[in-house]
Amino acid sequence: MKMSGGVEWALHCCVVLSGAGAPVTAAKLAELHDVSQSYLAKQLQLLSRAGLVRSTLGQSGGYVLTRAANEITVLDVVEAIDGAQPAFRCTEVRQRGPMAVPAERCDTPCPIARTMDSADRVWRESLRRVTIADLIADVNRTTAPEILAGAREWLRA
Amino acid sequence: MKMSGGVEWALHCCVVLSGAGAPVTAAKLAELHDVSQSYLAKQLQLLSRAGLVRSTLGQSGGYVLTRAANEITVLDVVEAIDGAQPAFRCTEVRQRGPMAVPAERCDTPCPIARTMDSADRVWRESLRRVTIADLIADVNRTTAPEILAGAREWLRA
DNA sequence: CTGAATCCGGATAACTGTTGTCCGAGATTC
DNA sequence: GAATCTCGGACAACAGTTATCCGGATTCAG
Repeated sequence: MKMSGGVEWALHCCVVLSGAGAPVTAAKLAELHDVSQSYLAKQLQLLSRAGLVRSTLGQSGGYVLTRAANEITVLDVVEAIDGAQPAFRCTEVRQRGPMAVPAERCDTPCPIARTMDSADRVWRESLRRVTIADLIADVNRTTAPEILAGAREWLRA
Repeated sequence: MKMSGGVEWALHCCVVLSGAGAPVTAAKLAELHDVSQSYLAKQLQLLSRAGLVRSTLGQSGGYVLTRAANEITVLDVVEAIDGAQPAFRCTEVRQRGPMAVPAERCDTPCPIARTMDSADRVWRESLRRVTIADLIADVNRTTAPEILAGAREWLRA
C-alpha cells in the first residue's frame, strides 16, 4: 500500500503555481523543490492531461493553474497522478475452487469487496473536502512571512 | 496505490476458519480457494505473527482463529498482511531547495501531510468498524444454504 | 518408537509497477 | 529566423510484489 511519491511533488507545485501570477517552468519548480527535473516533468504532464494545469509553450512559457485554488481539491491531484483506481481489487475468489459459487448467483459484490469499497469512498471523500486554497491558507499561517516573500521573489527572477 | 492481493485471501481464510471447529491446514485452504499453496502459506504466517490465528504443528495440525469472529476486524487483517504504514509518506519537501524552511521552524507537520493523515485515519476507522463476524453474517444471508453446507462438509473430509 | 504429516523460516526467481533519464518534434516569443 | 520551452514517447534502473522450493523442528498416529 503505497501512493506514488509524485503526488507530494504535484501538490507542492499546485501551491506554488497558485501564488505565482505568471507561468512557471518545470525546471524552476524542480529546482525550488530540489527534485529530479525530468521526472517532475512527467508529473506535470499528468496534471496537464487531467486538466488541472495548462501549459504554454515557447519562450517565457510554463505552467499555470486552470482554475482558482479553491476549486481544485487534493483528491483531484491524487487521482491525476496516482490514478482513480481503488487500492483493493476483488478477484472473485468465491467463484473458484471446488466449492465455487456459480457466476449467475453472484449478482451482488461479495461483502469483502463492499467493505473495501466503502472505506475507499470515505477516504476519497475526505480528500475531496480539502482544496489547494485550504493548503495555502495553512502555509501562510504557519510559515514565517519573510520566507514566503523570499520564495515569491526567487520565483520571479 | 495498490493493496497486497494477499489481503483478499487472508480475509477469505478468516471467514472459513471461523466456520470450521477443527484446525484447517494451509493446503486445504489453498485448494478451497484455488490459489497458490506456498504463497498462501506465507500470508498465513503473517496472520500468525500478528496473533490473529494460532498454528498447531504435527499431524492433524493446521490453523485456528485465536479470538471470536466478532473480535477480529477487517483492519486487523489488512494491517497484518499489508503493514500498518500509511500510504502517504511526507518527505519534507519544504526543507529542501534554495528556499528551504529551516528544520527548527518545522515543529508541526506540513498541511499536505496532515490532510493525507486525516484521510488515512478515516479509511482505517471505516475498516475497523467491520468484523469477520459481519462478513460471515453477510455471506450467510446472500449465498445458497446448500453451498455453505457443502463447503463445511468438504472442509471436514 | 518410528514414520508421516505439518508449520516455520530463509533463499531465490519471475514478474510488475514505480522511478528516473533522455531526446526529437512541435510551438511560441523575441 | 533563432532561441527557448513544453510535450510525448521510448527506454533503463530499481523496488516491491508474487510465487516457488527446501531443510529443520514439532507433533500425532500406528
